[in-house]
Amino acid sequence: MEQKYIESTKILKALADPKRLRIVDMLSCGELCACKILEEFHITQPTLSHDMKVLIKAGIVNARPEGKWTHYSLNNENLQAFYKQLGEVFCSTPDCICHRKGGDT
Amino acid sequence: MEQKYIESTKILKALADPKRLRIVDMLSCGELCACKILEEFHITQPTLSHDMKVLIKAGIVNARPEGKWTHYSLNNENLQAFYKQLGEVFCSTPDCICHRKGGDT
DNA sequence: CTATCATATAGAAATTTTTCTATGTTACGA
DNA sequence: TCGTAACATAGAAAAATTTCTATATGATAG
Repeated sequence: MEQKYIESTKILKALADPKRLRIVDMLSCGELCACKILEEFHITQPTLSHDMKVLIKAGIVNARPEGKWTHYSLNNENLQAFYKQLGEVFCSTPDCICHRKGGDT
Repeated sequence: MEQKYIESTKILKALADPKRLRIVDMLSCGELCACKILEEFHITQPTLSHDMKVLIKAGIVNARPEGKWTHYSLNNENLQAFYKQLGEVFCSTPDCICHRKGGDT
């Protein structure tokens, strides 16, 4: 399977959860600390901690520790690159898979 | 949780698999029958059948039966609506969640 | 009608994901 | 220093997903 699908899938998986998608929406307005995010959900703190880790591992969220707090923000560079690439999957492009031969896994 | 997150998540889940993302890429160039798609992967026919059902249920792929064959194509209307909505999640917008009060689940 | 081809469905095993409780770690204030 | 607040990690149970084998369905050719 092509690398570009693997990479995009990593981010898609991270976004494919209502909580996490909403967290990204919240962060689109600017940095927030974990406790502020937690207030908006009916989940436990370890659950949020896990979800944030998923977003960070996918490369679309940054963490900035400051004293006791951790401030989270979007990694807009990666997010925009992902968005652009996803758009290319949806449209027929010259280098689209269907224009060449040879499949793999 | 807000409906818009639930709806988007349904499509994100469907796309969050390298196979299915590649299938969408293949269909972006036009209609294909199941057997043509199957040739590109090392999976069994029932697995592909399941994956196509996931894409159809998410509303991003249409099936057109014709005799023995089933031709699949992208539902571009839904796909574009989803893409636009996802873009709005990534950007700060006036009706963004962070600009109002009251959270839910 | 019968065999075959294309696809769908059933059901099960393996894997992954979700989300909890319990606990650890680090920073700060009294 | 001691207690507490903010967050992370460990580990486990439940739920969802993946993908297989076996089988059903439905169309078509002979």
